[in-house]
Amino acid sequence: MKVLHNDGRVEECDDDLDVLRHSAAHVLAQAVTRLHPGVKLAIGPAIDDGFYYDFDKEGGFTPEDLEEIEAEMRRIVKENLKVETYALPRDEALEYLAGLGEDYKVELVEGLPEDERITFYKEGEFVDLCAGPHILYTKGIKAFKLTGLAGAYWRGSEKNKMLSRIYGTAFFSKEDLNRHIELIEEAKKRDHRKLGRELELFTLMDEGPGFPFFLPKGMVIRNALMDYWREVHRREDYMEISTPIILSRQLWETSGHWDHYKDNMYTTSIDEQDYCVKPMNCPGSLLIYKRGAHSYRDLPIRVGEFGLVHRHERSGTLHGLFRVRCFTQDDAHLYMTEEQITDEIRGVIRLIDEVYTKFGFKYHVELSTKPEDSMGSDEEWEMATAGLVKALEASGLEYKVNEGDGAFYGPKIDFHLEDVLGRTWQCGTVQLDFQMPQRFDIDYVGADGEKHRPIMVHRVVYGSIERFIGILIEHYAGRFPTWLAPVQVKVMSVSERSHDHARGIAAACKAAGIRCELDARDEKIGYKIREAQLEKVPYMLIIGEKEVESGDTVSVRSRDGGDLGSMAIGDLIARVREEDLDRTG
RNA sequence: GCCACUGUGGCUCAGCGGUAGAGCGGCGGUUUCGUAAACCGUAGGCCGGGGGUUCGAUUCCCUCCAGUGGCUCCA
Repeated sequence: MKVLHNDGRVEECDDDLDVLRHSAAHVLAQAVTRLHPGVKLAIGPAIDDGFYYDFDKEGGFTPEDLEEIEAEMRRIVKENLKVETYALPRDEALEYLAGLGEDYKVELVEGLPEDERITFYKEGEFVDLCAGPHILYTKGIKAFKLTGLAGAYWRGSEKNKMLSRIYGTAFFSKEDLNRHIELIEEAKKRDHRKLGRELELFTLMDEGPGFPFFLPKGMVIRNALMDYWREVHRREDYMEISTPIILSRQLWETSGHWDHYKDNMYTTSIDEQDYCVKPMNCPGSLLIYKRGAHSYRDLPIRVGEFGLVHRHERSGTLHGLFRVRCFTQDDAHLYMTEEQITDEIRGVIRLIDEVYTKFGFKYHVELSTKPEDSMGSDEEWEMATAGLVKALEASGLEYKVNEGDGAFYGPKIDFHLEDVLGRTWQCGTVQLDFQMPQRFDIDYVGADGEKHRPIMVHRVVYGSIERFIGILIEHYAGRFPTWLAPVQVKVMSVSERSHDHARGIAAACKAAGIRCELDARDEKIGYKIREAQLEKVPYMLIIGEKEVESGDTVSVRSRDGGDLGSMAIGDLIARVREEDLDRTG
């Protein structure tokens, strides 16, 4: 493809979707300007899977507007306008934009450094402040589609006016565009909210927005995850505790949550005293630490807890199991000496990696630093952040820095997993905290016989069991491996004559510890198979007259591999048990 | 919370000024069948809640609630 740089230079270069999409954004803005004179333009960049443009339009756009705009865009493409570029001196640029009433563009120019070249791109009657580069002719935008309408704050701040954002996407070919559309359709089928309902894993009700209900089948997955968790954490010398959900407001004042986290906390009163529903588990853990004296010989102490926390999240942010108002953290708090910091954090990073790898997840890591609303001195934050960086580097992990996104009591390493649409969600996190130990005045007795302040690490692996299950549903598209599958084996009889034998087989599976269901309805076997297949049961046992005669063989169909033929019931049981206990399938 | 859109039986959806319909599922029969849907019958809905306009509202308007896509915010 050829691109036009803002100095007028034309360059031949590899196909670049960002340039194409950015040009598509200009065409979008041009179409909007033609159809809706007086609309003010904000910004219109290319993004990961397309582009958008923000407009300030009284009353916003309607879906019908979108169709008209898309049609107008096609016209502009067809007109095959030549794209040109030029620069203007700062004051002329400002005067020009002010003359057009483009207030947002004026603000953008005012924000540019004094010595910056201020460049414009022009196609036909349309001119936009832009650094480029762009394609040379509008005809280059062959395959595009407007995909959505949304509100977006000017400059991303909710203090500013809300603008109307139009999303779209563009590709070099129709085929690529169609593939992209199909991919999104495919992704929708894996949506954990849809599968959660269809597979009867969990439900959300009007009576508790953001407070998920887990159904029996969802609980099986939850329990399997917790069993696995307990197994690896026992191995890593973690203890387990459980702390109350409601604790006095005073405690939250001590911890700093009342000052820094109040807006997210539910409160209640008991016997005229103020209480809070816990949004985090750390204060409870600290109270337990404080119960007794600790020696340096005991450190590090690793204390885990499946803690149900409640946080008030704004209504518009709720999203299936990914963003809820109550969730269970697979939390743990590690108390240690300064010298132990690196090793302890490395151990946690290793553990998180082990668990994510078990599920076949790709993840990326971010280091979140001191937020605006925080407690503790800059020096402490620097020390803590340096401690995390050291552990990250010792672990050889790539990470990006997420400025200002730390917890109010300390910096953190965040582990992000992707959902089916490529949106990423924070799951695991490791936080280094110098504050809580001071606030709760906890100590240990050192080798010198003196009291010392331990360092505290907060960490989660799954993050939130709810969110993790949501990610798992999408990751497996509901086809859970045997060890997580709510129903591992479904026994189905071919006809009336095999009902009784099927009952016996199901009982044998159940006795062997397999999660098994029996389908002995008077239905055709094809119908039962279809249903079991839709329920995504890993193993289906077909029991007909052949099996009745042989007595100890079953006809096995696997969810993913189809008809596996005949097998001794003992072998089938052994196979399923092995996949379950070893968590290999 | 903000912007836009949506809300009809368990699920997926049609109807859009004259007090509701389909398919699947459920239930009752018939069928007894070998690897993704047998047939017949039947029940089930204050059309998200409240208010208004109208002779009359599922349909139009307002408002609240919930959901969806974003923004902001976060496990």
